[in-house]
Amino acid sequence: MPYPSQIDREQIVSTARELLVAHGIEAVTLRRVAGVLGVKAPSLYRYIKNKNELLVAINEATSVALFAELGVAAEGEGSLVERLVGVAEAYRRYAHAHPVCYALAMSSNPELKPPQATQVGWVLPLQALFAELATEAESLAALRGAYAFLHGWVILEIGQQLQRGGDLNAHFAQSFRAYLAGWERG
Amino acid sequence: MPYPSQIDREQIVSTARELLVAHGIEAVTLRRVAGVLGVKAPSLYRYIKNKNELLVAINEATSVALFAELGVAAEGEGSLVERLVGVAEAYRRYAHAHPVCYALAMSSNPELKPPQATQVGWVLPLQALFAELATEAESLAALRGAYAFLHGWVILEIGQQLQRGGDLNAHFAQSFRAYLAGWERG
DNA sequence: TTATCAAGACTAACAGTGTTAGTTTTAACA
DNA sequence: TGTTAAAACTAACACTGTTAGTCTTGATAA
Repeated sequence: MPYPSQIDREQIVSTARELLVAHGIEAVTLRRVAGVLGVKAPSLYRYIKNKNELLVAINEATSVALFAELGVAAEGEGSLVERLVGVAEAYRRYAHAHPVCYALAMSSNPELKPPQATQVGWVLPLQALFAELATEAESLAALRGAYAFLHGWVILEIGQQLQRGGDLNAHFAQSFRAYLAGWERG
Repeated sequence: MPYPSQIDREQIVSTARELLVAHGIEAVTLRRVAGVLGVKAPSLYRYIKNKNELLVAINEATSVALFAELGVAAEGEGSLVERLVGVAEAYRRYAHAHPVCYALAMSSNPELKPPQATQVGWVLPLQALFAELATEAESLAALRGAYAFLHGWVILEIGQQLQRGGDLNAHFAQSFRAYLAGWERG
């Protein structure tokens, strides 16, 4: 190697994520990422194809971390309903802890989506819980509804759109339990 | 008026919305909006403060139209549950009909949020339906859960994140009815 | 009919973005 | 010590939102 590199892909991704977390998505520019690493923007192109690929890498890490926490919660103690509530609380806790990363990872821009394979290891175990709650045939519907509820809730919270007072923690738990109870009867 | 204007604010907003609908958010640039109107970009600044204000105007129209449709659905025929299901279907129908506008209006960027006053006229009647379903004390929690579910569901659909097959229409209806049933018991 | 005048358009420019082409620096190896 | 290729660089392009300053226009007053 006639010229040892000063940076690597890992550093680029983690620097970009730090800028994202600290100053928001609009602060993530290639010139700034390069500047933090003591380098000029065009040098980054030896390690990334373009900016989108960099953001996808961040989103992949976010997705992996989120699903890992859900997995831990899914294997917890207690009744079926309590474990599902635990998963929901883990989901919300993660989104609250990493709001900017979560919002970026779940952004509706399809170019920023990490490959679906990231999640697929965890959805089946989660779906199995819903199969137990309702029926095998209903499990995908029940999982999708729960996903929609959880994503919708935390994205509204992050976007400050649940501002009419009341105990958000309690409302979240009550609503999610109502959803589970509704499937239980099926 | 010593120089009759060639454009007005209304034209700017609707041209921007047409570009948004036809070619996505990245196609909405001030130079392009101006070009369609036969004018140069700086001329727009006589009618709008900046680009954000233009996007907010689009989002306000989106929000008004969405809530208007919800209002119509809320006053429909049938039992309480059927009317709530009707509201949910109207919500999803609107989002499907205007996916790009919906996604922009609900974007988590707080600078693009229209003033909350836009919605406030309709949330109370909707909350009243949930008060009837559950209890007065639970109505805000139940409304918030429904809002989270609906927003989460349609935003996942728009983002193509519900791709594992099955009948999405049926899953949506089943999940939302489960949620309502869960509150009914309370 | 002509001069005035301000509204409403324009041009030119700035600082910033992602990105590419082409050039130079670097340090391990023959 | 000279060669060589990896890894940095500079310069530039086309684009963005936005501002300052200038010119064009046409209804009105004389």
